[in-house]
Amino acid sequence: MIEGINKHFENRIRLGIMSLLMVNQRLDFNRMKESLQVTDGNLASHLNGLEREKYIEVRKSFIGKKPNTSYRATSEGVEAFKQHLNALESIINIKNQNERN
Amino acid sequence: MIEGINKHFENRIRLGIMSLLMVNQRLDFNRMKESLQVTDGNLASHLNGLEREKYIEVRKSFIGKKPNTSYRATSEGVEAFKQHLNALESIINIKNQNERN
DNA sequence: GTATTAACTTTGAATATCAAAGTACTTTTA
DNA sequence: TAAAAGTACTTTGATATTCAAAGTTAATAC
Repeated sequence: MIEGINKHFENRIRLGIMSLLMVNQRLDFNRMKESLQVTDGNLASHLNGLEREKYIEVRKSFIGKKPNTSYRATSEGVEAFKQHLNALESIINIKNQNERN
Repeated sequence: MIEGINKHFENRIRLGIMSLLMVNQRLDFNRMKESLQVTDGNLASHLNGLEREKYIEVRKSFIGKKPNTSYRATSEGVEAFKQHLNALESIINIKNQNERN
């Protein structure tokens, strides 16, 4: 019933990060911070957690003269996240099935 | 993006409890324990948490001579959970949209 | 040379999570 | 009738998670 749930994606901010990285193949720190409405410290630590699991990768570069740190999901991360979403999807389907009665 | 997520449902065991109570309008302690594969202490504490939020209700009775404690989702709980699932659903949709490209 | 931007790290407190053990009460079994 | 088992917890304690706030480093803009 709940075996497919990946504990690294349970947290809403992590869920948000991964979702953003499904839609944008690459996204930078500040855009994420805006989208998710979190403090930079909090965001950084969740990004760290996902990097530790090799679900995301970091790239540091410059845009013009400004430093820019951007992130993308690894293929491992994409797979793991899809599995997680499938698990959630099947939970939702249980609900919808019930609704038809 | 992640505003609809209800923190009381983030945990996988809580997610499981609520899902079970969407499908079964009433379910007892031991069946839940089996379905979710958790220790009784752990289950009891999550049930407590959901009860504290008034998302579920408890009924104590006897089946034959055995004590039986069963649970059902309150309408408040059903509503809150549906909202949560909608939030998850929209995250999943983002992914699926992306998949078409 | 002060302020600002970017992207953190560190700190520390609060909360969450979980297994294991303990409890209370009853019933079943030998 | 004594021991074992079932039901449904509560308590304990250790560990993990989460978060905001403050501090840091290094560059750039004013």
